[in-house]
Amino acid sequence: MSNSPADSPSLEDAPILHVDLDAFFASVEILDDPSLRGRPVCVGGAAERGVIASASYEARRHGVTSAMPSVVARRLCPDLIILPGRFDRYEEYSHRFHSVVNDLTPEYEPLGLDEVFADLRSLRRLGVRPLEAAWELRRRIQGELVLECGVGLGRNKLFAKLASKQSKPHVVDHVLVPGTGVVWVSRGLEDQWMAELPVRALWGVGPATAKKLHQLGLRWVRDLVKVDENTLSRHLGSAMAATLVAYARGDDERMVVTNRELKSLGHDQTFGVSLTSLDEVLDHCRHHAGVVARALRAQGRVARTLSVVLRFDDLESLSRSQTLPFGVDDESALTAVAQALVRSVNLSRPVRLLGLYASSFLERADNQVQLSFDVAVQGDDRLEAISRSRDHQVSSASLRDALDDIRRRYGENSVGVASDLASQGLRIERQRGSHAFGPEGPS
DNA sequence: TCTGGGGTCCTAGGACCC
DNA sequence: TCTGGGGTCCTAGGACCC
Repeated sequence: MSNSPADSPSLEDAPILHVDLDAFFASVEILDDPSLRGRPVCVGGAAERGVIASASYEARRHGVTSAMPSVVARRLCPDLIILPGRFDRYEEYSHRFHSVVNDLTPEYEPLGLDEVFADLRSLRRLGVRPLEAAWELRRRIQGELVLECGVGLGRNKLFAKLASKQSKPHVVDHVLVPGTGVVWVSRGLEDQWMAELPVRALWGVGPATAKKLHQLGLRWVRDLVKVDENTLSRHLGSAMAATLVAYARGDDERMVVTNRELKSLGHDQTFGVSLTSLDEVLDHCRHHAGVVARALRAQGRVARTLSVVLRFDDLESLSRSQTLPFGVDDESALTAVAQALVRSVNLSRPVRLLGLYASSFLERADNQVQLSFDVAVQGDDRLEAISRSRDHQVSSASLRDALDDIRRRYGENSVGVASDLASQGLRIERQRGSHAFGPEGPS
């Protein structure tokens, strides 16, 4: 490992850069309220079921880490300040962060709000070397955002990410060890460095996979180099096995993808007190539907697939989903489908979490075509309907079909209910629109 | 110590079509 | 009449990332 100018890597040696902002949410809170500086600050849920999303280094000195239950964090650090989180504010900072990276190169890929991969090969004609770019980026983030960060350089995403982690400050025996800022793993040291990492350090190895690997006697990355991929495949599946063996050898073909398409969006909530009645759950469906519908419209998308997730007090989860023949983005349609899906579940246990997710997106414009087609095959009366109404009304007719489908799949339990809900949703629509039809249609 | 909320990807089985 | 195999879509669950 090196970051001395003497062996400054070329773009061929280190084409990929990874930047990671230090303790991002907590650092933004401290910037906005300097009286917090030097104190153990976290962002996360303060309530009984909360977890820590981001911890300042002062909090980390006490052993507090992100993803830790807040109850545990407070036990480790009784003076801990847990702030609720202001995600709009973090997004502002994130945009500024991205715009600084964009000044370096437009070939970058964000991961969450506080990390970015960049492909530096576009800098070739400018004669910029990777270490120069890394230090300059870091200097600008410190100067313009007043945030600290770690930068890693490598020949692929795998090494760049491992290197940036290495570059950051860390806590040893409650003492903060400063980071080096920028790290590059030189070619000659790659193998040795990888060999000494625990399997858990690899991208894609979480608690469950680490446990399986340990049971197979595989604790270190060097163990994975020697393993038979077919054997591994039987325990982890073929994709995971192939990926891990490649990573262990330092091979990572993942590209820096600049314009990733959003594939799903949703909203979930863990309740401070679990819900025990169906009515409560149905009420929250309406709320979730509003949140998701607004997010869809903000994205200019409509979703064909809606999924409901329930988690019970025993932490068991269950999901139900339905794909419609057309896309939806309005609260009433989302509510009707979400409620029908919830009704299809046997709610014998208290509900700890409710989630609603939308996927299988269509562009709004494509959806119009789909709806017209839908109408065209249904007969003349429907055709007349569309000539007099907005496309929403068309989807209402098809929505009833979709709710009927849920009823068919899950039994009579959701029968009458589903259509009631559909009409409820449509009635709301009728108040809003000037010439939308009622649930019975234009007959 | 007992687990949030935003997402991504993979697997496996069933239905359906050719 | 009973059958194969490939491709695609849908559903449900699991694991992972930040």
